[in-house]
Amino acid sequence: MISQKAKYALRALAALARADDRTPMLIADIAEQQKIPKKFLEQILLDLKHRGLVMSKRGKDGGYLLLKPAHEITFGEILRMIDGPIAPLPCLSQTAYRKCDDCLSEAECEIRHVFARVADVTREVLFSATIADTLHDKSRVAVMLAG
Amino acid sequence: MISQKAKYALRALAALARADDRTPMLIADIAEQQKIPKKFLEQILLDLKHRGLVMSKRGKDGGYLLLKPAHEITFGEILRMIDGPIAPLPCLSQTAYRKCDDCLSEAECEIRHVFARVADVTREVLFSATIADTLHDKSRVAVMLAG
DNA sequence: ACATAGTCTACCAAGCAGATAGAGTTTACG
DNA sequence: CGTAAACTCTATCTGCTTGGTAGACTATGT
Repeated sequence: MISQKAKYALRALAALARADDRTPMLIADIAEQQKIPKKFLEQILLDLKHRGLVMSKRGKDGGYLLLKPAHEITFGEILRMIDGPIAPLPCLSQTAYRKCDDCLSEAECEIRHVFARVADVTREVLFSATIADTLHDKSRVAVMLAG
Repeated sequence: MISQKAKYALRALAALARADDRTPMLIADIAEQQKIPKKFLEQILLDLKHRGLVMSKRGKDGGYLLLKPAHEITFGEILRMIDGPIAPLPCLSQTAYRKCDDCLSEAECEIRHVFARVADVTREVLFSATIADTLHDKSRVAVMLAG
């Protein structure tokens, strides 16, 4: 299961992507639209800002804006930021590799091979899906109905 | 990341699968072989017993035995037992479905589609991998070298 | 100056992970 | 029998993470 926080982050980015990309969107508006506790969302957006995904403007007419186009923000990178490694074992993480304490040798590890495949397939999905994929729900439905 | 407990469970089952399937294997031996804290392993094996995966014998010459052939025990079922649902969102779980509290409607949920694909591909891997796949490490290496 | 809106740091309650402790029960065997 | 070997069960513990809340602070527009 992914954390609630990661879910909030993805949905907040989706909200920003759906909005006009010139006029900033208020934290309060995102929070209300997405049913996210406002104070919690503040922290999340601040974090995303520090990592360079969004920018903010203070004071009147302030708010948040996406800094990159939605199709360049992958689910994988957001999950990695918020929840940490994608891999199911520390010894399979690309970004935070760590030897398993109790594992004698990686070559002989009984379970490593299977989880390596899990890591591969989930990375494949998560890094090809972007925030842009969250848009156009209605048109997507229309396409499905048409198809 | 999967829990330490799930890792222990899988490795304990691997140890049992590798052993003679007539003479029971001691908790203490599994623990030592796999570097698992013995008292913790006791709980894990007891749990696996209650769920019908292994059987035990008490007293002298006691120990644990696999109750099903190794190729019929999937990684998926073990992970589900120990760590809970495979799906990354409660609303995508097959065995413990729960509506997301904060999600207005599943049809419109911005992130559900992507995670549904994640759930699909990981289930595919986890339910086709079995404890039998953990065996014959050496022969597997040999095959790889030969191939 | 004043309202608006983001920024930052601290704090907190509940739950979970990863064990450890120890008393109890069953079995084999002499 | 009695005793040692093993599994069984329940309780407990420590530290960390999750999912928030609180509140003071700072920048901005008019």
